[in-house]
Amino acid sequence: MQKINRKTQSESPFAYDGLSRVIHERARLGVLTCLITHPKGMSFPEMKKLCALTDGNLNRHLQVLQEAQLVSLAKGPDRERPQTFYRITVLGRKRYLEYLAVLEQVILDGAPAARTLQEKSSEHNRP
Amino acid sequence: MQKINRKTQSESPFAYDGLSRVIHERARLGVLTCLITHPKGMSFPEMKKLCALTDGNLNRHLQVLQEAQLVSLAKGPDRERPQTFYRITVLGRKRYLEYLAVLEQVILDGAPAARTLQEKSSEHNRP
DNA sequence: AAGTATACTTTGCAGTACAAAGTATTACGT
DNA sequence: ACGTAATACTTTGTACTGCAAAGTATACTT
Repeated sequence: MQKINRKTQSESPFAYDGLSRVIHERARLGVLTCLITHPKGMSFPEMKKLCALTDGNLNRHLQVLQEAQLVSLAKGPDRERPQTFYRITVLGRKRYLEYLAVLEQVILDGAPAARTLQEKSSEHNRP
Repeated sequence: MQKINRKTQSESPFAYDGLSRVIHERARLGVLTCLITHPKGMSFPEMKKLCALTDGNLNRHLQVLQEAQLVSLAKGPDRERPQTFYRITVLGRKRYLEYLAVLEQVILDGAPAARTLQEKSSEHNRP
């Protein structure tokens, strides 16, 4: 009853359960990456354009991200427009970083093998 | 009527629509990465363990990957066991590489900003 | 002041991941 | 040799979730 916990990493190196579903979803990954690169926040229509999402779609994903505390909305007609500004939270940045670390691991695992185009090894059984 | 096509990259840098849904799904990403690193193929139970998936779950994802021509099954009780061997196809490797390229782009986009922990910039409107 | 545009929200559907239960084939014990 | 157990998949049902069409509300124009 010792090593049940972290068997994921040791016994299942391809489980990648660090790929949080909330973040991993394609649209939300785009949204978060967008927000990470714009730490001052971003308006709804702007994100909609940069992420190529429909209104409802973007709204839904922002909801999910808010519920997960990864994004906060700063309702503020600060200067001119009554637009809502969305920003990534501190927690959001933390989670995003953790997620990226796993992504990098995927690439580390996959890229070397993928680039080696040895298509001919047919039916070897494992050593 | 010229630039409708590739507006994704130019106007929507965070769309990442190169993240093929077939591959992007967490479990399948694990499966494919697993198969990429084992070009000689792999048995069902072995993958099940390495990817930490249940029977039905793994089966379902392998189905999807087969239908997308990314994985082929080499039914072969070659030596000892009547196990099925699964292998990534040439197309699979190609698609996987394309996918990885987009993943790398995500990291290139996100990582620099994510690592810069400047949490204090509050309410700047964009310049 | 009425109409139009913009900025979101809500709703309904369709697709999909997931695991529990089912089936078939093989190994094992007596 | 025959029954039992185990292994290797498959099928099925459910619950979730992404998605966009339609809806609502606020501001801006004329």
